[in-house]
Amino acid sequence: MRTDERITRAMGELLRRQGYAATGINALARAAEAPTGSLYHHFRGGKREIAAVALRQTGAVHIQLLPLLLDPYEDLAEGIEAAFAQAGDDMRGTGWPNMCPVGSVTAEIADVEPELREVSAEVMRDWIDKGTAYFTARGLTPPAAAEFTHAVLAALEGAFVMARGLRTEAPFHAAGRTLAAHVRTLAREEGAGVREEDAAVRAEGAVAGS
Amino acid sequence: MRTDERITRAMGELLRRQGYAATGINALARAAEAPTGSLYHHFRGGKREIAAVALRQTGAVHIQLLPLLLDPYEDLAEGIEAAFAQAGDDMRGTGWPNMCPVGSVTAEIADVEPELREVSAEVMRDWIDKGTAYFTARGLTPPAAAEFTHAVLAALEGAFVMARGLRTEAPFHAAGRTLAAHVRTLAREEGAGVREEDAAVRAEGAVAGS
DNA sequence: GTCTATAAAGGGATAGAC
DNA sequence: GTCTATCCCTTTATAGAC
Repeated sequence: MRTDERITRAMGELLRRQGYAATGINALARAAEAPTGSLYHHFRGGKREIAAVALRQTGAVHIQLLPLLLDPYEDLAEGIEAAFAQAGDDMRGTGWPNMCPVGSVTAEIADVEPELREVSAEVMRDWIDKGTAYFTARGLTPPAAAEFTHAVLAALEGAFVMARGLRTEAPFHAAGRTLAAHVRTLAREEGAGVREEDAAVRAEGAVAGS
Repeated sequence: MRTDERITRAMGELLRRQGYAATGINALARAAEAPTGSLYHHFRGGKREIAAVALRQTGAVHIQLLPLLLDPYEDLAEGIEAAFAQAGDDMRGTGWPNMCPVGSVTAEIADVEPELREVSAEVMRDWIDKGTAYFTARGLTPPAAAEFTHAVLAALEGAFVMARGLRTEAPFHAAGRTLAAHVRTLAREEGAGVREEDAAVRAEGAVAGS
């Protein structure tokens, strides 16, 4: 693996476990098996620039899970519930780390590191765009899809935090079931967010290509 | 105000803006207008103990908002939607700080500070107990109330994070509307979480006393 | 490009005068 | 109980040999 890849990957891993402030350049160099000077050779912006790249990387990786997890389910509500359940299982199985550092790092640095906050905002806007496109392709009207995407992302980030503290999957199950119920409501109420003609149409690859 | 109160309050404020690792003892002493030695006189456990007390304090304060915000609404779904909307307005009005440090600090230190993680877990369990009691008093069956409480807390914590990054109230509105829709679903489906006999009964002071 | 050594600053914590 | 001075360690970042 290239040196700069090792560095940004190690940063991503440390960010999700310790956050930004607690992750020192020396610890990062050790984790990436690269000397201190090498970090500044590849990233002249130092710690902040490395964190920015790591956030963009992990953000892009994690949004890909959306179609991967939901495509197999013909019933969107069922898929949502299953996806949240699996996220909870994954956390328990890996010892309750955070699954994606974007949320926790954003909470930590939003008021103190304006450049990194803007990076987080870009990543989140990308999530929202891709999510809205996906749920629109799954039959929701664009406004309903946008709102649902916001709700899914908020519930997911919050479930990470709650589960990380409580060490229970309960937040994931509760969030998944609530969101699934909402999707079923949308499907039942005509004109309340579902386009009749393609409500049952699968959205194979709707987001994968973007 | 007593010195130890000034210290824990200042810690709470710094925690929600910068997180745990970035909050230094010296900065804390400055913010609390107390000399360094005074901190260790009142809290022999140092930074960690001060943070623990601050987390418990802010956690206890914030759960009191639940009945305060929801009691005025006879329709629970309407109340949920309004409460989330107000949380979003508050964040915008105050410049997008975190409203409660428990979530963000938990995300930051869960893997690194076991004692503080346990404190966060205690605070969160207290939230869940009080929330379950409240929503039960508002007409949900105990299991539905527990699940709904988990979903509300996860959505709230996640909305904080998303709004902090995006600087938009959209996550609050989306989360509030989704949860409100779910409550309405529960109210419509007989036996699906609402006890018929007291579904409309107000829960004045159900949590206030505990 | 890789790596070492070090500078300059700040961290948490403590001892002890007052 | 209040406050100061200081210890020791780690931090980010750089300079310069290889």
